[in-house]
Amino acid sequence: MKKTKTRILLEKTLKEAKSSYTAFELFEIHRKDNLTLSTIYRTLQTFEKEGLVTKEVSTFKNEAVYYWKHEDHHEHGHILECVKCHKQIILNYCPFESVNEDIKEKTGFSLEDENHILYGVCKDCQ
Amino acid sequence: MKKTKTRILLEKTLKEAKSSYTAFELFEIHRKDNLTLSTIYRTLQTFEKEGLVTKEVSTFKNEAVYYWKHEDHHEHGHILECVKCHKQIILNYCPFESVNEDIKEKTGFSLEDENHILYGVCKDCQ
DNA sequence: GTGCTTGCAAAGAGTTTGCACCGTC
DNA sequence: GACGGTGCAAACTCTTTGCAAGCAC
Repeated sequence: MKKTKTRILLEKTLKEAKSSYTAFELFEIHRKDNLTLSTIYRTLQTFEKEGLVTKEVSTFKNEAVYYWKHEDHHEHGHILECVKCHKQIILNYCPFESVNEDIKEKTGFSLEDENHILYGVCKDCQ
Repeated sequence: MKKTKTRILLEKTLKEAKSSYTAFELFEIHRKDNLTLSTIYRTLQTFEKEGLVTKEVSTFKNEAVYYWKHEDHHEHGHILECVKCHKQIILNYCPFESVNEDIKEKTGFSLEDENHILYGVCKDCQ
């Protein structure tokens, strides 16, 4: 994979992110760098294919959000989204192990380790 | 809420569904009944506001799916979606109780009982 | 009859694509 | 220099909206 300006910038932003971003948010963050929205989408797709980022679609925002997969601490990262303020936070561990076994036993369905947005109410909105 | 043709038909279809439907799928199912897509969207919104249906957005299909909330058996229904064949099945119970407590303790975030699509691989695709 | 519901067409948001040009390796 | 990445504009998909006509209560 070639090291281009767009890829270097987006990789840095996503790696340092505490939360997930939409394509448009990345566009705004990098407005000064003159990135194009379509290139951002294409870069995110490339990252996704390479297994570097995870894409999820929020039910409430109705658009895709992207976040970097850090090999070290949250390899099974999940997103928590507050249904009131729509703030998203990345969960650093996988709480699903027990759920996974339970579902597998009852339905034959085995859960993936990613691609789950969990909706709820954050501590600031309660 | 007035009993109109669209509402009666969609309620019946959703109540009898074994899986969730997109607005367009409902449109096709009722092609013979001459329902309009925009009316279907409006009806689904109304049902959602009344707490009768749940709307979720699939990360893979990138569109909204809707399913009826049955008070009796699956009041905390969730959807399982196969990442290979994209078939969706409705889970009749909530596997999240333990996860919920765990997350609340660690992040202060309390999960909702609905609006979760869980992605994995169904037994036919394994 | 009143007010909510519908149908149609148009607009809107998010995302993808075609093509010529440009940069990386 | 070759090949893949980019910019721009246009197209595409899903969803929402405005407005006039229709239907339930």
